[in-house]
Amino acid sequence: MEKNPEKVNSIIRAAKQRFAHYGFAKVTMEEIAADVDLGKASLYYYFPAKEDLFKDVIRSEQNEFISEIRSLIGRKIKASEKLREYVNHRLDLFHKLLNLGTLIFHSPFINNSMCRSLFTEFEKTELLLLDEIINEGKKSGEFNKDFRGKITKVFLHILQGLLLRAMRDINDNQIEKSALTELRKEMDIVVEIFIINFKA
Amino acid sequence: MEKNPEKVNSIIRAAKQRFAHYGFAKVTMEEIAADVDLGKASLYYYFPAKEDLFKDVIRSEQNEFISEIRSLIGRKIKASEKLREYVNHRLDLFHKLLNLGTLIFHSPFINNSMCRSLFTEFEKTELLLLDEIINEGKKSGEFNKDFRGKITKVFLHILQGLLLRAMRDINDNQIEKSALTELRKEMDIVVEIFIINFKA
DNA sequence: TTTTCGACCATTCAATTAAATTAGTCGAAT
DNA sequence: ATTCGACTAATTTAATTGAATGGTCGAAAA
Repeated sequence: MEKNPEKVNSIIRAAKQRFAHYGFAKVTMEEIAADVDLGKASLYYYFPAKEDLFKDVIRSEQNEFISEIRSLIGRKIKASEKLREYVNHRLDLFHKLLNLGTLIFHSPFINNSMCRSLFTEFEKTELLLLDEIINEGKKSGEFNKDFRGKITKVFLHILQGLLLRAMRDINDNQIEKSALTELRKEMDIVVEIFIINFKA
Repeated sequence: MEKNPEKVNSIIRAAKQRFAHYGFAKVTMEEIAADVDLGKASLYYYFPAKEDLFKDVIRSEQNEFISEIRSLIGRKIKASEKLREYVNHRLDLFHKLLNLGTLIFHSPFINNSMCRSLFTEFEKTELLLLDEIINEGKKSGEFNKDFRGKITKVFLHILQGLLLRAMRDINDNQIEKSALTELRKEMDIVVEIFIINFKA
């Protein structure tokens, strides 16, 4: 029952590279199998379906992000600085995911139940992480009590929205560099506004 | 050369109803023509292409919005109150446009050059209107000088982003009522944050 | 027991074609 | 200025087919 986790990881790595290069639809299970010197059927021993493999690739990126943030939270810097870093890390993550999916954020994928659960789950985690940072800021007297959970949610939704907006005009499955830096600037401004607004 | 503007308007009205019901693709020029008791060929006397007719339908809604806002600006209320109303009017407009297009905001329409120009043009107008309101607020001493043009842009982009985000999970070409009220609440919060943040 | 794979099935995808719908044109009539 | 019948060209749709691919299974290797 216990599958070799090293092998599982090597498969995920191989799949990640393929997906990043060609997108979900254009990658075959046979290719991924060949990358790790396996037969196609053997791949199905580790992953019951192509979607599951893809999910795990995304989860892998998300988990990396989460642990980065955990270590960020552990650092001894002001909560406001953590918020700033959070936003930048977050954008990096989605930039990766974008390269990775091509389709992820394109219709009809975004309405796809496969991704749906992945991202609603991730949103919950993000809210927890953000609340941690903000509560820490409240405790240290950096933020005031108006920064409630609802506001955190709005903050996150703004980030999500700005990202979606930037993805509207995506060409050749790649976001333009200028659009990306523009997006980063806007997100930075949003953070600053929230920081100023909820300063104690 | 001068075409009967009354007839033009009746055509736009008829087209608007059809598009709102069936979406751009599912409406034929013949149907619209029949609605106003014309032959199809006659329609092409007034509109050189189906796209142009559709554009004018959208422009008609946009113009109605713009004049509503112009009258809002004329009213003797605080600039902050005008901002609040702006956001709500704006959401109403896009709710209408959503019903109207079905396709407008769905891929690959959003990348469609036809709509592209319409909405980039409209964005410029919106920036002008918002800047008017904000400048008025600055003059009256209600807002401080940090509320610069760049911030106005971010503000607008946030509204756009939140809208896009809400449209992610759209079913049966209709936005859920609960999602709409949720969206309105979030936009209201955003306005309040900006108002508080840039209060003089 | 865990892992691998060849052979197989069923489904989806891509390319083709043909038929039908519909956007758009034009010249003549009103 | 306005209307339309008759026409063309382009697009959409449906049906067909063959190939590619996701997924299964039982047997064998490690």
